[in-house]
Amino acid sequence: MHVTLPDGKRLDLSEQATGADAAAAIGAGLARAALAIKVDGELRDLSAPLSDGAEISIVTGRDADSLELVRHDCAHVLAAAILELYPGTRISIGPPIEDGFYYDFDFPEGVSISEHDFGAIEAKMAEHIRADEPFVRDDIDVDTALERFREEDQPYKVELIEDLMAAQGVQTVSLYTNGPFTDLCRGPHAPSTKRIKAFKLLSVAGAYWRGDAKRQMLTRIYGTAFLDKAELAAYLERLEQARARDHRKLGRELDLFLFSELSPGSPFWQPNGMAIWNALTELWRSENAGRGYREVRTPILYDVELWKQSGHWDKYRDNMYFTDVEGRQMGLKPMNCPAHIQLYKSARRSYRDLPIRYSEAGLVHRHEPSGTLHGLMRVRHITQDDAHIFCTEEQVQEEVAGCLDFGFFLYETFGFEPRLELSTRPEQRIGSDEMWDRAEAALAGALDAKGLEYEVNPGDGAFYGPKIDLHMTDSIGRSWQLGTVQLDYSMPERFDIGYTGADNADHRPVMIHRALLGSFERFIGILVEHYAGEFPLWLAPVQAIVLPVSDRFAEYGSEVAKALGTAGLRAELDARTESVGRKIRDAELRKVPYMLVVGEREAEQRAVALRRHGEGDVGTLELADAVGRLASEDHKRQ
RNA sequence: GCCGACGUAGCUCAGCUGGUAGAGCACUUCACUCGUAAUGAAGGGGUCGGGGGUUCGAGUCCCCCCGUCGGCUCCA
Repeated sequence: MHVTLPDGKRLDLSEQATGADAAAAIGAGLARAALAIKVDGELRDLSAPLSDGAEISIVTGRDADSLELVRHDCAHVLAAAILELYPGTRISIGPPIEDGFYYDFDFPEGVSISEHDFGAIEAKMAEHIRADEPFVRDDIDVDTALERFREEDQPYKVELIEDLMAAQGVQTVSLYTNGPFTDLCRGPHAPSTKRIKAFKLLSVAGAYWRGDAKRQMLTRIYGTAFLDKAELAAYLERLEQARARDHRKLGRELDLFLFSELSPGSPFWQPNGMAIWNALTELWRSENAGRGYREVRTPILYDVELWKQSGHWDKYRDNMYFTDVEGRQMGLKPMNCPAHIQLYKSARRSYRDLPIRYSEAGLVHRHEPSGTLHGLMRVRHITQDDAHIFCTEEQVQEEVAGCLDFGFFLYETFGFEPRLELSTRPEQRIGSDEMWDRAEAALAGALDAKGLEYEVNPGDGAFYGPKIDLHMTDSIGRSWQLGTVQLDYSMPERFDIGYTGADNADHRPVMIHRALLGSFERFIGILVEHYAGEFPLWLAPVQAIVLPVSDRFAEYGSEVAKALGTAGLRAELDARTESVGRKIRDAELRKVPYMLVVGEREAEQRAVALRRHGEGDVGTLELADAVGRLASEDHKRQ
């Protein structure tokens, strides 16, 4: 038979030839480096027999697929080690993932694993890797497989096979054996364990069987593997650097905010953090005004009747805070929309009034479960950059497009490239299919008109309408939702709001819920990590610091600081009795964008010696020029 | 909420098998008056997250609670 290689060349092989034979036929070096083979685009074991006429390519460490392969191998080696060290453990699944792999185990009663055990587990894994144990595939019929796993008391494997049979009518399954360990597995795998050149266990965590909170909690062990040691070292180094820009760490170091046990999930903003907050608010406020939004402010505490009418009581009660006020039950708002509806209702509205756009830096409270709190990224005290647009059905697409424009303007200011998701009608929803057709088409239309790429999440929309979400990733690769644009046909109905149309008849407006930054808390968290605390001038808590060379020049220094302040800059004077070296070091550590050193020469010439954070000495400028330069940079938000 | 780990001075951390707490930085005082990343010396500072228990004796062992961290579930 023959196969075709990636360069189009034809390779003749004997009947029954395998991937390994093909690799050997091409070259001995390739045969040694081969990990797997791609047959007509599908990844297979090297030991798999080839079919006549197939297009093949040999997968080596140079291919992108190879990492996934060895990580999957490594997951099997981990399971082998665990079963030896902790007999009686039940195994579930162990896939490769982005940057590594995991395996979920159900340990015997009384056994619990922690990172302290990793040393012993890794040592056992290393034994198996050193032993160069081949991965051997065995295709068997499901009954034999079921019998085997029942005998071995591996109920999770039994369940997996039963599901495969039920869902896909599977008759045979494949098993892979490496050393003493056999696992139900689709494959493929590298030829042997020795191909894992570098690996490390990273963390241990709980994970529900099949991601279902009602089912057994398993112990998940995360690890990673690479094809050489240097890559592993580089990866660990990246993790280390990511930790250094964690907003929780920088928040403490730069005195931006703090958290207290006295109010879990609620940040206390230090003056430095508040400066960032205010700079951001200024941008947000002026842009809102320029785009036809009118800012409002509404209460945070409401009679529960409001939440019953809005539907939050039914759907969201468990996540709300309630209190009694003189015998009346009141609830803190988890969303601003019912409040904005009260504003809308304050007058009879005409089609000529629409769209009405209300914006509010609205403070909402949500009782997020304790285990989900995460610095500024997941808080209970949330300040949304909220807005609600009341418009006619015909205006929807244009308004959504306006929101997206606004959003992208904001994100571009920071050099962000958010990931977009369009979530469509869920199973449980209100409104007619025609309404959903129009709503989804309006959102998709707005996205397409802008030529934006987005992912569709079928069934993930809110019960009252579809939505577009904007996601960003934090320093350790976790994805967070920031902005959202949601169409809502339900609230207007629940609150029975209307407008008089040109036909003098009553019509129902559509509501668009829109948050672009998402929340000030989360957005600032993302900003801190994005800039690693080295904020552009316009966001920096302290924009410039004046450093007199000695006490003798403190007076001129104070004059310089005052000039900066007058120009609208956040400036400080470091009047401590310290060496210049010390003052510079401290300012550098605080990541202050500009340092203005003043001594005898500067005082005489009414000048400053300018230094840029992270770059060093810029040179001497006349005071007025220096102030002008900084003010202009601040103004341009560079 | 669930699983696991962790919680010692403002911060980062040390404290072996139980014998009434220690370092660096920060802070205060004094001296130095300094030219682009740490001047030196002295000093103050801790209910060892909270509560209960075991023990002659608990930061250290056990139990409960709170918080934080890593995940999982959730995130209108």
